[in-house]
This record gives sequence, structure tokens and C-alpha cells, in this order.
Amino acid sequence: MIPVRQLADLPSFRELPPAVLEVLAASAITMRFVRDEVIFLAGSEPRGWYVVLEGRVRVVRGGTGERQHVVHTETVGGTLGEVPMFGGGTHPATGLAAEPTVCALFSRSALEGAIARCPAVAFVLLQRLAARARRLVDRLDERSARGVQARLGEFLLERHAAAGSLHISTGLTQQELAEELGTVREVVAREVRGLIRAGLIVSAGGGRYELRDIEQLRELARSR
Amino acid sequence: MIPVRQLADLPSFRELPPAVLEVLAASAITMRFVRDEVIFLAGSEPRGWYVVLEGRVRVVRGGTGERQHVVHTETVGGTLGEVPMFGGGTHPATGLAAEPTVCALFSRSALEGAIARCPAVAFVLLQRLAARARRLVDRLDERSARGVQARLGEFLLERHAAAGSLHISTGLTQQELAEELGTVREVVAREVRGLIRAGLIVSAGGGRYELRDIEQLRELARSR
DNA sequence: ATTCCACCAGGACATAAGTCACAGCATCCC
DNA sequence: GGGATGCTGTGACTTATGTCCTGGTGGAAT
Repeated sequence: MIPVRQLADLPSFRELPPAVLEVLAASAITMRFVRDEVIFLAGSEPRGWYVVLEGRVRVVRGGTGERQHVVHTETVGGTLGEVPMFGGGTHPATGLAAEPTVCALFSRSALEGAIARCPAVAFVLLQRLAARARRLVDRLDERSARGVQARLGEFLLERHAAAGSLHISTGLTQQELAEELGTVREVVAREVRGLIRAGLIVSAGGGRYELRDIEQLRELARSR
Repeated sequence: MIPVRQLADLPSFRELPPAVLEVLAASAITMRFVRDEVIFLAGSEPRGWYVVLEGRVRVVRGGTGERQHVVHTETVGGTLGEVPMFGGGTHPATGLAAEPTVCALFSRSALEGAIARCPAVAFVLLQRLAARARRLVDRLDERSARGVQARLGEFLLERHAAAGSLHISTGLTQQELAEELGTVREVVAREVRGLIRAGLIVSAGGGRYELRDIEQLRELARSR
């Protein structure tokens, strides 16, 4: 049982009729996670469908000890667990709270009931899965067709676009950035150094950078 | 308008009530494609939802001239176009007929109507998208965590499992195999040579190989 | 204050992967 | 027959990436 408002305020749910929102909210339970807590483990049976209400979730692949890399990230309004829920089988990757996080958890039966009663719920799910698939295709392409430099450039530009400022804060350690980019810490350090030497960015310490040459960064992100 | 049987015989559609199948079949049109014909182009507006009735479709990323790589492949019963249809925007990749291919094409309105009338249709779509997402996650992981050798080994083992024989036929040129594995032709040739020299496989010419040491191939596919 | 500890800097080296160039060999078509 | 053409085999080379170190720094804990 969660407050209806918490669902209704999320973009994906805005279209749903109030009656459906009420039923959904009534069927959900709240789960809280501390930073780095496991929300679900790759290979585990799904407990339901998660909607992120607060915080941020990193979904990663790769066992502990081995190299890990980020499959996707979900922030407030993001959803998790569709794949094992509708495709069958277990979770394909591990969900970790990147910060203190609150999720709503919907059981399979509650969700299926809602879909049966209201097709609009199905469209929400379809939209979420389609968006997920699109991002995965993009990421796959990025990983296999472009080098670390280009991916790093793209990452910086995305942060720039999101922040609307030349001063950006990744909020990530180099280790985490490496997992995001699908490489290792040392390589990230090396490439960052390269960008600094080339005068494209300036380090402000603590994962903060100032972008100095957007055009060249764009060039970099496109090529190779 | 397509024969109801052609839909009803596909695994994904088996669960649907006959009445729904009839309506769907009545709303579909048939499209035929010769080998290498473009079914849809990355960046183009979607014309509808495709179900493969005959043949095989390779969905690839990367412009002509540039390096291309396969995002996923759909054979009979496979579906295409969910992402732009439900996620909005354009096709994220290009669909090419890998052989002479027949597809059923459903318009957005017909499909949405069917979902509204029968929730089971939504579950079919959700199942398809979930399966797609799972394969994309696997592929992403494979590409960024494992080397070409391991991917090649895995590919051969998959063909082995599908064929149930030690003698397998890829049905692909080295160029196509390279696109499947996310690398270039020369590297495929080199790695195949390596496997032959190591005695793990024997070439039978024309994209046909005989697997000689399944255990070592498994080892190879797992590691690195 | 001192000791940890997580994080960052950076060099040396190994190797996987991509690029280039060219040769051989079928097949198809004039 | 004699080109074309498409696929394959292979060596030489370059480069990107990963691995293994060693050390430095700043903040938190004791």
C-alpha cells in the first residue's frame, strides 16, 4: 500500500485513470534500500515489478570479483523486473541501489490483474520495455563500434546536456565511471588525462570537470 | 489479410482465442522481400509491427560503408518493430532479409485495437519485448566482457546445440559471421584458423565445420 | 596526531583486435 | 578461354585496451 500520489506524479503513470491508479497503489508494497544494497540478484526468481520512487538503481552484469559493467540505470520513475516477469526465467542482471533508494513492488498477480482490467496499463509496460530495448541497442552499438575515448566524450556531453552548464559533476568515482563505460579504472584515468592534456576539459576534483571545448568533444564522441 | 493458420501455428500466438486470431489475421497485410532487401531502415518511421512468416531477418546497426554488426536475428515466428511502435520515435536499427522472407505487417491501430479488446495480445507483445531485452543484455555482456575467441566458441556451440550434430553449417560467409560476432572478417578468419590449429574444429568448406572437442570449446566460451 | 583506507596518477608492459595489402580459388558470364 | 567477382587465407604492422605495478593524497576513524 503506497500513496496514490506517488504513482500519479510519475510521467509513465500520468495517463492512467485514477481508479486504476488506486487499485495499483493499494496492491504495492514499499521497499527501502541503503546504498550498495542488492535489490535483486542476477539469476534469482523475480519477486515482482519495481518502480523507483526515490533514489537511483544501477543494473549491472558480472559477478563479484570479476569485472562488472552497467547494463542500465534507473532513476525516479524508472521500472525494473519486466524481463523476468513477462519473459519468464530469472533476472538477467543484478540491481544495486546507487544511493538510498525507495521502490514500490507490485506482485505478478496484481500487475496481471491490472492489465486485464485496463489495457492502458499494458501500454505503460510496453512503453517501458520498448524504451529499455532502445537504450540497450544504443549501448550495444556504442560498446562494439566505438572506443573508450568516444564513449567517455559522449558521457561528458550527456552530463553537460543534463546539467545545462559547462561545469559538470559525474557523482561517480573513476571505478564507477569505468563500469558505466564498460572498461576498467586505469583506462578511464588515462583517457581523462588525455582529454585534460588536449585541453578539452579541466578537472575540478571530486569527479567534477569543466568542459572547455564542446565542439571537439562532439567530434570525439562521433568518431572512432 | 493473411490465412489464420499462419498465425495460429506460431508458438507466440498459440494461446490466443480463435476470434482474436481471426481479427488479427484480417487486419494484416503480407510483405515479401528478396535476399538483402531492406525491410525497414534505422531512423525511419515505423509502418507497423512485423511477424516473420517465412525466412530470416537480420537486424543490424551501422551505416553502409561503415562496419555493421548484428543486433539480433529473427526467424519464423519472430517479431519486429515493437520498439518504435510502443516506445515512440523511429526504428533503432535496420532490418534486412537474410534470405527470401515473408512478413505479416500489422498497423498500429489494428494492433492497439486488438490489445484493447483482448489483454492476451498485450501479453504476447510483452513476452516478445522481454525476450528481446534479455537477449540484448546477454549480447551486451558478451561483447564487452568476452573476446572474439570466446564469442566464436559460443556461436559454434549454439549451432551445435541447435543442429544436434557435431557437423554444423553456419550458412554464413565469414563477413556475415564477423558482423554477427561484432568484429571484422580478417579477425574471424584468424580465430577460426586458431581453433583449427588447436584441433578444436575441422573445416569442411563452405561455412561448414566439424566440432572435435566440445569440452575445450566450452572452456573457451566461458573464459576470457 | 597517526593510521587507515578509498581514491587517483601514472609508467611499463602484454596482448587482443583492427588495418592494410596481396594472393589463391572458386563461380559466373561474356 | 578469359575476365570479372566474391569469398577466403595469411602475413606485417599499428593501435587500443587491459594488466600490473608503485606511489601519492585527502579524509575518516581511532
